[in-house]
Amino acid sequence: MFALVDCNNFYVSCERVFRPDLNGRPVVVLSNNDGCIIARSEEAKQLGIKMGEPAFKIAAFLEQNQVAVFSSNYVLYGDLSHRVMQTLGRFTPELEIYSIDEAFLNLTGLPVDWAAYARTIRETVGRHVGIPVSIGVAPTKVLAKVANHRAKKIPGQNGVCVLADPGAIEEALKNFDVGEVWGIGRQYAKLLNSIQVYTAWDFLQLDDDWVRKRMTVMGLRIKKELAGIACLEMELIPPAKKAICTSRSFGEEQTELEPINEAVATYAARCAEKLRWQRSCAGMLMVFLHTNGFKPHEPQYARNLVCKLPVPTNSTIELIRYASAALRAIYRKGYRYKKAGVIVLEIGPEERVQGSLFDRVDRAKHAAVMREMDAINAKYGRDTIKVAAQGLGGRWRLRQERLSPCYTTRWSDIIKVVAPAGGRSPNEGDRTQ
DNA sequence: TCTGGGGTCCTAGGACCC
DNA sequence: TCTGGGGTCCTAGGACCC
Repeated sequence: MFALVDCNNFYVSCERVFRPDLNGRPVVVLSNNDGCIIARSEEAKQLGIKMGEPAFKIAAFLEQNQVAVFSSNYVLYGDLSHRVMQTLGRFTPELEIYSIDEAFLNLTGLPVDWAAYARTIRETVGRHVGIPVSIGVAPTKVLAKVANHRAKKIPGQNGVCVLADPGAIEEALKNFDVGEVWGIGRQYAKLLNSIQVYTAWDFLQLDDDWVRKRMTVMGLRIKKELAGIACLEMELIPPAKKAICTSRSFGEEQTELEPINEAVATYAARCAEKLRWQRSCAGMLMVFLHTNGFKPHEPQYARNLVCKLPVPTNSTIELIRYASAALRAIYRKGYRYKKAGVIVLEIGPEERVQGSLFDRVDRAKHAAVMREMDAINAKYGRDTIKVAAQGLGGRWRLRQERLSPCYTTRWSDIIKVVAPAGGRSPNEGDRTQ
């Protein structure tokens, strides 16, 4: 049996942990650069605010309805996610962290009442971290996703739904839109609707060969999973990434090479850090740069350049050098640039790097410097020490006008508990924030 | 004025090898 | 009449996930 635990409206719930005054109010969180709506509270959904809606288009509406609006605070979300996962780990020997707000738990062999167990998990996460979660339990991962969906959508479930016996599964699938099934996206939903397949149950009645032919083996796997045959296993150790990308839109459009070079150097530095976290080196690097596609009346330009590195590396210094050279090769004066990014590819384990007879880089020295840089930055905060090319802060940086404090990760942002005038200690009275 | 940022897997087709 | 049989690697494109 698999349980899928999913945090409700995760980013919004994170913003509410230290702001209980936001409970019951519409709240939204914006994407990077305060661009689009990427998380909504139930109240915001009730108001009809859509996922992915550009914030500037509905700014007046948000104001009129007194919606609380936040910039993305990934430091906060990452830390709270970590705490949720730690708590979940106590309830299973096998935990798969699927995304920042979702995890699968293998409940096989736990001799318990699934629903009661799920309720306990839910209460514990709520008490320890303050994040509300929904839990679906079923014999396969895809069915656990279905159960989770029902736990959220159907009133009276109390955030928990167990699909164990065939009757309950059939009833659930007959009432489940095929397009909502995990792994069936917009295109496949359109294809399926065109042959009168509307529910997950309809999909289950299709011929295996047809599914295999039109939806590849992935489609067939989903079908088997819906039929209760587990094809997807727990992934306990996250596989090393095959490509790592760091890209951002600029806070303001950029025309000059130098600020863009600072941005690209910073993205290369992030890629290098990510490579070192997973103990990998990259053999190839790509830089891309483009203008704002939402302004078709302005001159458009988009280019990328891939360069093969002589020896695979994860050194910030080396990656910045190549990224910067690639940028200089593709940059043209006379355009207003909106976004740039660095992607590293051909990733392999750092202990198995193929050297070169003609390599002039002192790799041991680079590794030693990176080790010290990482240690210092881990202790004192990101970019406490960095490469000069990254610059000292420019207008290309993200726009984040409504950023909440880093309540759990920065000393200066920790909430202060002030005893009320009567001198009572907070423990004695109401919940004091 | 203003529109996110990451990833994965599969298939078909072409070029090449013996 | 009739034209083999087995591979690999690479790329582009399309689908999906959060």
